[in-house]
Amino acid sequence: MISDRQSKEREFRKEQIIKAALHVFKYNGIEKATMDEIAKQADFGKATLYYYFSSKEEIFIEILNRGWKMIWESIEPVIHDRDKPKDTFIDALNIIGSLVRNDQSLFEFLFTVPQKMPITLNEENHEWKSFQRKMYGVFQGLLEDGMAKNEFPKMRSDLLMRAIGGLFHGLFFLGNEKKPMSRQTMEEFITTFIGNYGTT
Amino acid sequence: MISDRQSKEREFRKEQIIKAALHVFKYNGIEKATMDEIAKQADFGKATLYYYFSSKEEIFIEILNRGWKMIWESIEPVIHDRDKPKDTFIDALNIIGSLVRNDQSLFEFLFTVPQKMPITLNEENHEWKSFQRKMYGVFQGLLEDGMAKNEFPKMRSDLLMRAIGGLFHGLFFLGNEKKPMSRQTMEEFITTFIGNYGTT
DNA sequence: TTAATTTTCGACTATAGGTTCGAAACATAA
DNA sequence: TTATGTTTCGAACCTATAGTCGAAAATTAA
Repeated sequence: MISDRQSKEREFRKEQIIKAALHVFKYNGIEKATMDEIAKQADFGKATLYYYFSSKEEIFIEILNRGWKMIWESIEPVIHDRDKPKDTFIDALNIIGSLVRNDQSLFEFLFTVPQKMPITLNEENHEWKSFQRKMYGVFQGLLEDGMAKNEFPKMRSDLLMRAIGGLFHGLFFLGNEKKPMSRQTMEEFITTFIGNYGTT
Repeated sequence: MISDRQSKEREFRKEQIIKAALHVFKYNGIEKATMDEIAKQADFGKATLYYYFSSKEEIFIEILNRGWKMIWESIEPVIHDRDKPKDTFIDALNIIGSLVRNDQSLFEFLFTVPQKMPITLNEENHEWKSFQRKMYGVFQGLLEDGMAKNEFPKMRSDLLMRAIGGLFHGLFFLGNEKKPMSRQTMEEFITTFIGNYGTT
């Protein structure tokens, strides 16, 4: 029988393990993110990790699922407003920006790990993949609407997307900057970049 | 005693091994790029690879060194013209573009592998790193000159660089496109993107 | 043809790191 | 306090893969 408290504690311990994994990832890099290291950091025996997760991969997938779900749920409420694509676009980016600000290492994980990983992680039909796809779809749609309304320069939206991706990544992860990216600064960059067409 | 022909053959075999490594990397992905696979592809015994290279890492470093050297030597002749930063910038990008067109898998390797690799590859003081640094330095310098002359929108050049990097990468590597990126198309994208300020 | 040199590779070693086992420690309930 | 269930972990196990060794094959030089 699993009492209510027990299952909460269980959840809590899973949480701890995930945090430890992110910590190790952040300070040692992905290739040194071994089960031994994670166990040490979480202050559990390595075998115990397998009591909570069936494999190393499952830990990573859990992180990705939770993370992308969070991203999606955060932007979902604002993206339906299609009247002013540019504003909507910037709003959504800002939301993500503040999430990133809030937990940089999590998002570095979300955005970079899948690339560095064996294909198994990417293999379609993972929950997180579908959130990621939805998000990119929305952004691309917004860009296209924006171009139609002359709010953005006209070009292939997938490429514009890529460019903005590069910019965004640079903005948040590449700074030797001490202070975190402010909302205003981000808006300025994106706007400069995207052109200042329609809206004032 | 090593005759002239012998040392040429030696060089040739090293070449074959490098080609095999790139082939394996291209079709199996970096994580499956094992010495066994490379050996099979090169049609040598694994042990023989170690007759020509002292380690797996050395093979990769050799590829990076040669590749980045080639990039640098290709753009070096045009970058000294600082009168029209924008034209120079586009010229240089075009040169790299045609190199990429010429050997896509090599450049995918050059541009993506270092990220996916344990730090040892990146560790400063590798020849290729210095070429890479020089190249980025030149590009950033051109962007700054260009901004000063109002040929580009004014923004942090490192970020603009990042954005252009994202665009470039998308242009050449992300296409589900069948036909390779043409010089003209590339110029259009970059120009649209970078703004059409000074020059007509 | 023979000796010296260079090249090749099969079979091995070494090790890192993911995963499993079985038993102990701990908690909970009767 | 005992019985039952839950959590923990030390000590293996297992596999993949980088790297080595020594001897055979091939080539070159005499």
